[in-house]
Amino acid sequence: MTIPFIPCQGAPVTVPSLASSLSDCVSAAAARLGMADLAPQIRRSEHADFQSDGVLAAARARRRNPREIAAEVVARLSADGRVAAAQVAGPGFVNLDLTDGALLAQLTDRLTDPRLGVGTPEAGVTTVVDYSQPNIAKEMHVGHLRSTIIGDALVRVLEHLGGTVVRRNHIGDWGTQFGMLIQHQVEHPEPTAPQDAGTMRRLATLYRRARADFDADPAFADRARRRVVALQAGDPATVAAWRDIVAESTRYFTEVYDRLGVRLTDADSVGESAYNTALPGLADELERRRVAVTSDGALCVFFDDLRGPDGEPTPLIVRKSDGGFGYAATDLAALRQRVGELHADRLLYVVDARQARHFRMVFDTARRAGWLPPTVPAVHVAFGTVLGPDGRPFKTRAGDTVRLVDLLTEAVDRARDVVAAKNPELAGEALDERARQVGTGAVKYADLANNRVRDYTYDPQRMLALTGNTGVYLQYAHARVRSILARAEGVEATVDPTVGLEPAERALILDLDAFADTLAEVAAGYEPHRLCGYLYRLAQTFTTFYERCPVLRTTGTRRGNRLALCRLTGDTLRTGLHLLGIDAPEQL
RNA sequence: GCGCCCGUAGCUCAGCGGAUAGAGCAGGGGACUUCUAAUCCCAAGGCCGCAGGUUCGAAUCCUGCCGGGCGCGCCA
Repeated sequence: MTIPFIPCQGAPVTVPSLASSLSDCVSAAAARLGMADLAPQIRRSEHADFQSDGVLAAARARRRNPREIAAEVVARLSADGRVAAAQVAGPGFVNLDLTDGALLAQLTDRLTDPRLGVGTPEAGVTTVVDYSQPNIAKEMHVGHLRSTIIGDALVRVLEHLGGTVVRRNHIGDWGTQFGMLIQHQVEHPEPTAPQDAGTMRRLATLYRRARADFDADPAFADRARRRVVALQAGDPATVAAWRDIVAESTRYFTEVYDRLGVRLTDADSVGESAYNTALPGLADELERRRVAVTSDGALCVFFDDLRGPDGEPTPLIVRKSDGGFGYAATDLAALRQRVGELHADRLLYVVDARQARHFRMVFDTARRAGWLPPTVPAVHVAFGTVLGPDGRPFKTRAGDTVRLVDLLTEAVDRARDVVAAKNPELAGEALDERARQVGTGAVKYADLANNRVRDYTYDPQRMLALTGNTGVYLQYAHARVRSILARAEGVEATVDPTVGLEPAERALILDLDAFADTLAEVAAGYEPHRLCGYLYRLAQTFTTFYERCPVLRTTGTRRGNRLALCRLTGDTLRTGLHLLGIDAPEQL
């Protein structure tokens, strides 16, 4: 068989993993024993290729000796030729070894499928993912970085699994702060800083000065409040000024997304202001359905188990006592629209963990109002705070939040130094591009690699050390594979299923085979760090293979098999990195 | 006060019902005429916060403590 040239016919092929095939085998054997309820629980093992742990639980339910049952299961495993050995071990594990031929066949199957055998379990499912959520006229900071990167990775994985994904960037483009911004701009028309697209300097300066005047000058604060009224009333000049500010910010956000390699565009931005006209009706409906009640002049939704320090119930405030609407109202309006008009089957909100209570209240309210059917899950995909090296929330020395662009610039600059040192012939634009790929990859990987709900310690030293468990390690492993494949040009990567495998080759195939299952886990728990862990393990397994199994210096069918291994490793690493939003250059 | 999250190697973190708890970094010892050494190999490093409970089996599930973070009416 010749590997990369077999055309794909019809629907994408799904290659069941060896683990799931074994699970079916054990289930079938158990069924023959009249134990259809036995859950095989196949997992990798140090003592064999795989182990099945399900017999122990089944034995408990029957009050029988687990080793006896395990022996019966082993005796009834159908001999499909793929299982080389099945043995009872320990208290009642079933150890399973596969033949080299079975592993090589699996390698072939994944390699001949352009999707590497990954199925499309998300087909027909529409997910709305809400992420990034920057605020107009404000800098993006590290908190936005987390939301943006995690959200982008989840979007990519869900789409890769065949799902329909609607990205929603719920931008903060409405609120009382626009009164002071516009009013300040009107009173000080001279530009405070150049309005170049690459920076937020003008708006940031405007924001700072407007805020200072607002706090220090009651007369200005009063004019700013009147400006808010004018904005809400639709005064043309004020609305035009607002639009300009929004547009200036949006250009900046788009530039940041481009630098990050995040696929968020203008079309994905639906700001809070988009729901303005829906809010009064929404409030009325909540009131009519008796979901919300008036308390101290505000329209509130209460919850039995949510109380404040004084023991009084804590409300979700849908409409403030002054008649205005806050973000609870816009979140509800957005949710209703996503289910009702976008027909979402699932809602994800990639937002800071501190908002947990807010989302509980919003989801609960929406359920009560009938806007969120029981069949549609709404999930707060929470993430922890970004901490500095001191264990406190990450701030600059001056105590300001760290600008996202500064962080990226630092990462890319340091990556450029390292790339240039290792690869002196690289220069100019090529070097800049490589530095961007490595630097942003390092930032993203460092963020995605740990469990998202934990607070996350941002440590540029570690992240940009470019060694160890980092994005660069994965990029490097990928580049080494590509290097071999490039040198092997003209040599066919053919799989000969009759050639015996060395331990490092077996380990590599077993790891490669777990890719699709890993993606399913990522999607099931919205946990990109599982993909990072998988890819890192794969890269380590590959480097062990790389050290022990010469590819190009081997000849004959063994070389073909190893080239096939390299190809599938390279494709898996590249695909996995892409799903994390990280580039996989051919060379470093 | 109540609620949510987190306590695993010196540091940063995986593992979340299965056999002897794993990585990376730091520190110790080795390996470059080599398909990219941005790498690999070896050794060392643990009352998995504490105490009970459930289970054939607990870092993992339950309860209670201790320690840390966050949240709790008109900001988002």
